[in-house]
Amino acid sequence: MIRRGYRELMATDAVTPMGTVSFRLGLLGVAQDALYATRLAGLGLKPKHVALLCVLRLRGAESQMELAGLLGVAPSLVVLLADHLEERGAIQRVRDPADRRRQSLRLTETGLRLLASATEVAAQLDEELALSLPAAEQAALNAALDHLLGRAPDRISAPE
Amino acid sequence: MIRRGYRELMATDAVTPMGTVSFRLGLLGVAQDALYATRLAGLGLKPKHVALLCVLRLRGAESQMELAGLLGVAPSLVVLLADHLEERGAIQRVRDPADRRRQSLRLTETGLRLLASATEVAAQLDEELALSLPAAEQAALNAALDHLLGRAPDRISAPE
DNA sequence: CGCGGTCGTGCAGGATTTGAATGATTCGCC
DNA sequence: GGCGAATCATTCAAATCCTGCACGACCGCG
Repeated sequence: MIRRGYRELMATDAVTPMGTVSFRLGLLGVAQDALYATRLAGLGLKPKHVALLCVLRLRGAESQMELAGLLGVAPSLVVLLADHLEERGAIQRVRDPADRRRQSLRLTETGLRLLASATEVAAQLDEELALSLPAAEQAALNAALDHLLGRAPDRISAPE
Repeated sequence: MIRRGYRELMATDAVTPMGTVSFRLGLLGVAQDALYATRLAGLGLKPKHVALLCVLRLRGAESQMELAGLLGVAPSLVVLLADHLEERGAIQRVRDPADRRRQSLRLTETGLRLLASATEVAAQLDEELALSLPAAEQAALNAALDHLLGRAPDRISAPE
């Protein structure tokens, strides 16, 4: 091994996180989230609101606490998200009769329609994505995302 | 087509953005970014700092303005990022003699080492990712990310 | 030389999220 | 059956992050 000077370091293959999956996944994902947020503006929602609706639709939740765990956010944020969704008539807060500390969040028909609209927006993004991505790779990406998200509708947040 | 009541809607296949690539990509990416941020804490860096270093290493930039464009952030944020990196000795600000309004950001050897450490951290995340992802799918994910990021080291930010 | 435009910078403000404090309620345990 | 500890939802203040705007320095053209 020879001591390398700055010039020689520059000449070697670049050592950057751009070579890693995780870094680029983060880069792309953050951008995608931001893009989705702007497209969602017309519905008066943010991606987090949609995520909450998803959990409600796909598995339900006993309490806001559980919801917070599933979404990977603080319980106090769930309060804010639920406030907004309730104002829009997308959900209803119902005191759990069995445990009156808990609020059961119930998806309304309005909420179901809102979720369908949000899905529409995401589907539109998928189409745009498909323009720069061969079908085979899109399918592969799909499968990889399935694996990483655990394929259980439970986990919306990050694994680990 | 029959008018469906709430009950029947519940019984049909769920219509949610969880079926789309873009939504899950955003979900996962945001989580990955957050995870990388915490792992990066020891180095005193955030993912944005690393992204800036990446651009500098991979293609360089004539000005902070250009950097802002490549990173997809406001020029005033580049100032903050560069401030922090300069304090850590990772970069040097050099007035461009040809145009004294511009600052040339030069990567120092310290910056190179820091970037290598950040790469190390990302590589570690990749390994953890590989645990829940078959090798074939990881490769496919890699290829898809390449496509979506344009494979040019230019664009760090989101396409479009 | 002077004028419009560009660059970097400082700063105040908006948005987002968290953690601690509070009050209501429930549960374990005696 | 009752009391203390734990749990839930909520509020609030604070931290963080990022943007837009204003300002001063500087460029180039007429």
